[in-house]
Amino acid sequence: MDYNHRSIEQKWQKFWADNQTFKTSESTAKPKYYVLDMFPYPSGSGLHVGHPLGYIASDIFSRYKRLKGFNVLHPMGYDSFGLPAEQYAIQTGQHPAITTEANIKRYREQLDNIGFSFDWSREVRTSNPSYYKWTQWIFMKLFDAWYNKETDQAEPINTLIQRFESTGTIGVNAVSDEDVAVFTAEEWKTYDEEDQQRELLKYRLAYLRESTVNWCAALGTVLANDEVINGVSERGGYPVEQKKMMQWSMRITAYADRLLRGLDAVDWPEPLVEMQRNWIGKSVGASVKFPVPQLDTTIDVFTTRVDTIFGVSFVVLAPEHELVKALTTNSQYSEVEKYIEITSKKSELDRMADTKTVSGAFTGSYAKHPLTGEDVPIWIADYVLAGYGTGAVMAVPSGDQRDYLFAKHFNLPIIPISDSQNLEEAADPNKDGRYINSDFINSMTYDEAVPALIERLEELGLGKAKVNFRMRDAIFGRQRYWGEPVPVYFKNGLPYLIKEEELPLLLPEVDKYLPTETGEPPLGRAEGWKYQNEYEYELSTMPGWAGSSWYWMRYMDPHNNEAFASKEAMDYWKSVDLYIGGSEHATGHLLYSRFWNKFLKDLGYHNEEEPFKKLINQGMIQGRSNFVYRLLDEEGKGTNTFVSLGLKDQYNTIPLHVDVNIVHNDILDLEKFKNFRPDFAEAEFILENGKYICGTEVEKMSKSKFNVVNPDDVVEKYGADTLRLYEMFLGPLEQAKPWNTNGIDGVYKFLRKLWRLFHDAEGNFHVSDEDPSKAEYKALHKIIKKVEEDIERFSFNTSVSAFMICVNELTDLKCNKRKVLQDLIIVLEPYAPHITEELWTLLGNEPGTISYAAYPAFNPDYLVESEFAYPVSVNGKMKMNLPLALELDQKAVEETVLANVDVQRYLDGKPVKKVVFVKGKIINIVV
RNA sequence: GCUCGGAUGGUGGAACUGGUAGACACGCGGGACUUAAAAUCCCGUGACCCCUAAAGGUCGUGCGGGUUCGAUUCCCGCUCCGAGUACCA
Repeated sequence: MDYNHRSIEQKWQKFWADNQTFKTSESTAKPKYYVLDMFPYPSGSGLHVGHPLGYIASDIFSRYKRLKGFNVLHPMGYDSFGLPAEQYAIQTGQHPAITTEANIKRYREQLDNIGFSFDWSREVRTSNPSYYKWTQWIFMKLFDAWYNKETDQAEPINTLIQRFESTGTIGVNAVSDEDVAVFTAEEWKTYDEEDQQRELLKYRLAYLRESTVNWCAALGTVLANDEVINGVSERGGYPVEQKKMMQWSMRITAYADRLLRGLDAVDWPEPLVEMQRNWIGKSVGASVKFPVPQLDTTIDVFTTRVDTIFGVSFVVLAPEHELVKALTTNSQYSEVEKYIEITSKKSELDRMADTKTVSGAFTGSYAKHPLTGEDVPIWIADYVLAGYGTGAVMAVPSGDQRDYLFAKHFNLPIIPISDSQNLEEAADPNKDGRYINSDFINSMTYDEAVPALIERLEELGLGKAKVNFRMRDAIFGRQRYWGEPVPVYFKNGLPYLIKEEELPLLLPEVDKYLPTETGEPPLGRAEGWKYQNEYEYELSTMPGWAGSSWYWMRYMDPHNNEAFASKEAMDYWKSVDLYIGGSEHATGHLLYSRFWNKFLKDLGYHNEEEPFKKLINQGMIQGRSNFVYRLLDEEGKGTNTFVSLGLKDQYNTIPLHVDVNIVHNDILDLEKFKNFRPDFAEAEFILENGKYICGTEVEKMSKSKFNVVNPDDVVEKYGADTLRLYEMFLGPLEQAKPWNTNGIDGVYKFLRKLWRLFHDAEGNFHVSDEDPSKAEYKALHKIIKKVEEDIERFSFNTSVSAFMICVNELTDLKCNKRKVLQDLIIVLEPYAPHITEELWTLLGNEPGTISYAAYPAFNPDYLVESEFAYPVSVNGKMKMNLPLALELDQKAVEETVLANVDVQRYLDGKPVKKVVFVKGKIINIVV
C-alpha cells in the first residue's frame, strides 16, 4: 500500500488527543522552554491557509525543543471578545457567546487537522468568566495603584494615602494628572471622602477623566490611538472624530521610560523595536516659559533645540490652546475666531493631508522672551498640535522648516543664529557651527551652549531640562457589549471598586446589542443590573486588548481559582522564551502586554520585567488570485467564450476572478469551471496547447476575490505533513509571500519517496538491520547538522530542501537501514509529525514517544571529504581542480603548482606571486 | 518627508563569518516503462559564443563607483518596490 496520509494522520491525531501526549506539567527536572503563538480571534470565516504559518513554525520549534530535552509549554487559546461577534449579534440577535462558541469549535477542528502539539488542557478563552474574572482583578489592582517616580515603580494606592495623611503632597513624586492639588497633611484630613477620592483618581493607574478621545460614530465607541489608522478606524475603516468624554484610561505613560529601556533587553526584530520606540517617542529637550505680563501667566513651550532660543521671532499656540481666548485682542478677535472655526471644521484626515498650506492668525498679543525680555508676537496655527507637548511652540524660522515657511508667509523676521547656516531657500537646522546673534552663547558650540542655557533658565525660573513623550495614556473604555464589564460602580458620580470576592462581575443579558435610546452603551439595557440593587455599574466594557495583555501568564496555571496564576507556576515558567506572531500588534498588544507585565511585577506578583524574550514576526500570506479572460462581443458585452492567458491580447477581453480552488498550476479545470457559476455551464474556451492558462495577481486573501485557500482542503488532498512542510518551504518565515500551490507536488513527492524507501512493492514495511555504509552515514549526518542549525536560526525553508536532498541520496543508495531511519525520524518529526510517528512505531517503538527520544548527535567524522581535489581560482577568476594535500608552505605550493600539468594550462609558466589559504586550503593563486 | 526592509534564471527561493552564484523545488523540453493515461524513473534546463567529438570561452545577483587576490555578501552614490510613521516642536 502506498503512502496514505489520511489514515496515518487521523490515527495519530486521535492517539495524541486520547493519550494527552503533549500535556505539560511543572514537575520535572528538565529545563523549561515556553513557546507561544499569538492566540487568534475566532472569526466566522474560519482559518485560511495564512493563519497556520506561524503556528507551524512554533510547533516545529516546540517539538524540536522537546527532542532536545526541554520541558516545553506550548499552549493555545482564543481571544474571544471582540467586535465581529457583536456586529453579527446586532444583525441577527444571536448572543455573541453562541457565535463565538461555534467559531471556536470550527477553529479547533481546523487546528487539530494540522497536527499541532498544543497542550489543550491549558486552553484559555478571554470571554470565559473564569478567565475575565482575573482581567477584572488586574483592573482593580491598576485602579488601586499609583506610580512612584522615586522608586520608579507602581505601588498600592494605600502607600500614597499614608503619605498624604502624614506629609500631604510634600515630597510626593508621582505620575499624575496635571491639575493635582498641593496640600498639607492637615488639609488632606479636612477633605471629605468624596474630595479625597476625586483627588486620588488623578493618581490611579486606571482612572476616569474627561479626555479628548477618538470617537467612531459608525462603531458607536471610542478607540485607542493604535486602533486608528490614518484617521479612520482600524476595523471597518470608518471615520473617527475627536470628542471630549468621560473615559477610563490607563496611565501607560508612567511606564514610558521603562518600556523604552526594556527594548534593549529583548531579542525582537529591529523594525518592531523601532516601531515601539517611535510610538513611545521620547524627545530630550527643555521646557521654557515665555512670560505674558498682561495676563500674569506664562506660555510654556517644549523644545528639543533650546540652543536656538535667540532665533525666536514669534510664539505659536495650537488653536485649541486654553490661553487663546484671553490673549486675543479686540482688533484681532474676528480674525482669530474665523481661523479657529475653519480649523475645527477640518477633520483629522484633512489636517494630515494638507501639510503644505501655511495658515494661521495673529492674536494681537505679545509675550516676553525669557532671556532678552523682548516682545515676541503670539500667533495661532494648526501646525501646532494641542495634543503634543504643551500645545505651544517657540518658533525659530532659521532652524525649523515649518517656522521658516510660516515666517516667509506672514513676513516675520528670520534671525540667523549660527555662522554655518545657509538660509536662502530653507531653514537650516545643523548644529555644526558657532552661535551668532545669540547673546551670551555667541561663539559657543552646540555642546557648550545647551548646558549654559539650561543653567541660566533655571536661575531665572523660566525653564528646565525636560523629557517629553509622544505616547499618550491608553483609553480603556468601550461603549460596547461583548467585552469584560468594568468592576466599578458609581456613588455620587464617583467610581468605586466592587469587592474582590464579588468577582467575576458577569456580563448581564440584554434584549438588544445596541446603545440605549438615551445614548448609553448596550449594558444600559440590562434590567435590574445594579450594585447592591442601588448603585449604577460602569456601563462601558474593556477594550479588546485587556484580555490579551496577560494571557501568557494564565497558560502557566489556567485552572487556578485563587490567583491569576500561582507564584510557583510563574517562578517555574517565568516568561515566554519564543513568541511568534504578526507585526501588526507592534504598538497595540505588544506594548500593552509589556505594560501590564511590568505593573504586575511592581506589585510583586512575579519577577519578570519583560514578558516576551524573543519574538519573531511571521510574514503575511497573501492571496494569489487567478483570472479568466472573457471574450467581449462587438458591443462590448461579455460572451460565454473564455480566452487563455497567452492568447488574450489577440482578442477583446475582460479579466474575471476565478476560484483558485478550480485552478491547478494556473491551468483551469474546465469541467469544474462550468459548474463554478450557472451561466458558465455552456462556456467555450480558446485554448493554448490544449490547456486553459489563467492569469494571476497577488492580492489580499479575501472571499470576494475567490483566492481564499482553506487549509482543510490542502490537508484533505495532500495531508497535514505536506501542508506543514510546504508552508515552510514557501520561503523565509518572516517574509510576506503569496500563497500558491504550484510547488506543493514536490513536497508531497518527497514524503511518498521516504515512505517507499522503507516499503516494498506490496506495501510491507521493510528495514535492514545491517550497519550503514560510509555514504549512508554521510547523508544522515548532513541532515542532522543542517536541520539543527536551521531550526536554531529559524530558517525552516532550507531544512525542507535539505530533507529532500537527504531522501534522494538515500534512495540512490537504496538505503533502508534501521539505524538511518531511526535518526532520520527524530530529525524530521518536528516538520512532519504524522508520517514519522507511523514509521517510528513500524520500527517497533512505543507510540507517542518520539518527543521523548534523544536528538541524534551529529558526528563530524562522517562529513570529512575523502576527495583531495578541490576548486582553486587563479587571479580570482579561472577555476581548476587542484589535487593537493593540506598545510603546504608557500614554496611547496609553488613547486606543486608549477609541476601540475592542469595548472600550467592557466599559469603559462608565470611565477606564483601569492597563494591565498582559507581554512588550510588553497583558494586562490595570484600570478 | 522620515525610519526600516528588499531587488538573484521562466517561477518560489539557496548561497550561514567575503571563497566553485543559481542548492532544492516548480515549470518547461527530451527519454524509459505502459495498449494508453496516471504514477514512477532517467537526462537536459541563467544568457551568449565556439563546437555541432572531448572540451573550451565570454557575460551574468536592480544601476554607477570603491575596497579586495577574490564581492550576491563590505563601503559610497543612485533607481525602483514594499512596510511603518507622519505638521511630534
